[in-house]
Amino acid sequence: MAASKSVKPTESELEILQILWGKGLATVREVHEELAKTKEVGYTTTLKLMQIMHEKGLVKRDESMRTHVYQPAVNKERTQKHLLNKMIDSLFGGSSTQLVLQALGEHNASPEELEQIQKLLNNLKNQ
Amino acid sequence: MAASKSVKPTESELEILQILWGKGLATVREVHEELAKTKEVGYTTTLKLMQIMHEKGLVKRDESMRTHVYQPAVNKERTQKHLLNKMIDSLFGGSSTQLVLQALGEHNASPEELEQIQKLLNNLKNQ
DNA sequence: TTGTTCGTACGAAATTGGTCGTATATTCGT
DNA sequence: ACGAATATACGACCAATTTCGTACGAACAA
Repeated sequence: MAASKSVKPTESELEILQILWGKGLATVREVHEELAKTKEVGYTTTLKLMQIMHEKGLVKRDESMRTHVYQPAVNKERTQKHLLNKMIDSLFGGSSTQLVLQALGEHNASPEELEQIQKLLNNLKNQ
Repeated sequence: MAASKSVKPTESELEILQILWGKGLATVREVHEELAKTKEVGYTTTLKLMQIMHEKGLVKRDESMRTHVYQPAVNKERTQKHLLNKMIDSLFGGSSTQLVLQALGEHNASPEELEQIQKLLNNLKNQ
């Protein structure tokens, strides 16, 4: 319930959600193993984080087995959209265009990606 | 010094920077007045925040008068870029294209803005 | 000149996010 | 059956952020 509304995962929670969005289902150990690849962190830290995320409604879990199985409870696109909008408001004065220009100018996208953007752009123009 | 390197303003600091970027120069009171329009906050809170930002090198100030005059010490575009990159990494798996698609799909840009993006896109294609 | 207003400085509480140690239960190999 | 490995729960702690009260000096108005 409350969850999908004002979702504001923290930095660490986002890392975990990323993994969960990728795997669909995962145990704490699996998530932890994944996290540990890029980060120095204790197992119980990961566990605690995921327990908190569960309280917050960011993830669901199946407790029927000794080893609980977790899955994301918030939609990836919705969460991205939400945080993106926050950033547009707080950092780009509400102008998504400004953000797009910055993003495109900086990172270099492949020709295929540019084509993808072009398509969307065409749609928007003819609408 | 250290400032312009790894700038990571907090949420509140960003709000203040926004105002400062807009005004160029401002006293604590001016900033506070502006903040108070959208937020319930005490004057000394704003003051303290700006003092801390000064320590961190996020803002400069002219102390020659009793009422200090502040100005941003970090570049707006650089800061935007920095935070944007962080978001791209943590939320869009490093793909700026994904972010662009989300941003464009959501907010509706004006024809002029779309044209602006188109121009940039053309540049990128021919490069 | 004297009290009210306005400014800075500073310390300290409250919050939040992240970290882990430790307790305790379950499972598994031998 | 028993010790090692593995799981969850939970409390404590630390650091960073945010909040504000209080002190105190300067400016100003009557």
